[in-house]
Amino acid sequence: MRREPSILHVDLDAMFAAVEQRDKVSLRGRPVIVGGVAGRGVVATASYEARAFGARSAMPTAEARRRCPPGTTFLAPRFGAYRRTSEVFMALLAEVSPVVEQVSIDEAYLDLAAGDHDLSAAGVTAVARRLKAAVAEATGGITGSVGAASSKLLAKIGSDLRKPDGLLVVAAGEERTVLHPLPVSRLPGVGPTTEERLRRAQVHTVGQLAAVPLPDLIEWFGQAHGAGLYRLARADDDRAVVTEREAKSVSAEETFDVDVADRGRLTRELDLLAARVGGRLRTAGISGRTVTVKIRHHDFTTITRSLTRDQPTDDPRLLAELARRLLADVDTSAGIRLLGVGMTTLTDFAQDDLFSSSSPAAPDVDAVVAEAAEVAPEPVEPVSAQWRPGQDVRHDDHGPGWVWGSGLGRVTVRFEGPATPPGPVRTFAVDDAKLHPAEPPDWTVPA
DNA sequence: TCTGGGGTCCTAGGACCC
DNA sequence: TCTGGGGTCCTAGGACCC
Repeated sequence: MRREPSILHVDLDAMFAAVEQRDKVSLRGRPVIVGGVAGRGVVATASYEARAFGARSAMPTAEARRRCPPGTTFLAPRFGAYRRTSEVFMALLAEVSPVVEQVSIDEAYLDLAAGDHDLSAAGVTAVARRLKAAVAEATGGITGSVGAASSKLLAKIGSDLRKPDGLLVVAAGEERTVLHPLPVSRLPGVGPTTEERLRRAQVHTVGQLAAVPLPDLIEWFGQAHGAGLYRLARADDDRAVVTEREAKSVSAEETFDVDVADRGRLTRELDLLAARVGGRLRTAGISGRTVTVKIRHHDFTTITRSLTRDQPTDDPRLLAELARRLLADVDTSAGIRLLGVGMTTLTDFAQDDLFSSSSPAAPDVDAVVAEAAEVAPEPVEPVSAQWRPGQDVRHDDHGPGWVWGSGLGRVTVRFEGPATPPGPVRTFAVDDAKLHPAEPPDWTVPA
């Protein structure tokens, strides 16, 4: 924790609704809901006028319609407009400090210690006031709330406590005075589940949380979350303001208006989702190794199925093929409400390079596949095959597949057959671009 | 008309390796 | 042929955030 309140948290107030009210005079001063307006939509942002009637973010739009009076305006989001406003906002922040951490489209941390600023409480207050005025001016009247403190935790809580259009500077040394009276739900990381578990232990405020022994918290919440709560309750937070973070996953999903059971339709949706993910991977210049399919059933139970390749890809067609295979193992006959495709284990080089001319000569993959199918004790159909050069293949290699010989690389073949459970991977070692069969394959897949 | 879409981080078990 | 511990990777699920 620092000795000065040099971390700022800035958050635009009900940004989506505020942009709509800015752009349409007739909406000003009136309840506005922005979010999904179709059957299964939820509220993204409720204007403060709508919040007065109980509308909240993440609430089903249907529920918000019930709560809000006639005359409430329900709008689908205009992300382009929000993005433009966000860019103006972020540009202003960059003028205040070179170290800006954008958290979302409407929220950021600033490290004032990285700029040339008076870091006294009075000095930081002056900076924050000027910033708020500049934001309102540059965005056409969108207001923001600012918290300043010696840590991210208190800066964030400070802006929360004073919104909308507020400012709170927490002087160094005052952190726990501000923090301890608050309900535990104000802490980042305390959602409904954690709040309920704490309530059962008669822990309601952050001050009460600070009195719980560390071993208890770890027992209740696990090592990471438990230790995290222990520290946050003490205002012990030294997280740095970081400007860049690498993406860890890219995904796309869709909730259908009505549950979908039709396999043809699902396959087409899957292809579209894969195309979106692949397109975004390519735009970002990254590839991934792990493909995940997400399915939400009619009762909201959600499952994922994933597979990890040895080589990364950003190819939408391959992505779609792998996703189809994963979906094939899921029973969707009762209809599903959501379908999603994701890519993780991301790397920032293109997979094509791995197969370039510097690699050993590729074997005749078709011949390898044919030979493997030949020795199978039952009719099988190769689904895919991949040549992977430079793999260190050894005789004692074992695992879900098997390997023959040793050599320059492997050909991995995926088969499907009547007696073979779908998807087993068979690996063939290749020496001098030739298959080296050593012993008959065992087609039994371990239970 | 119950519950979006994009993410992050964590846990736990099993396989595998040394 | 009996026993083992640590580390990594993979898979699946869950809590949480904006």
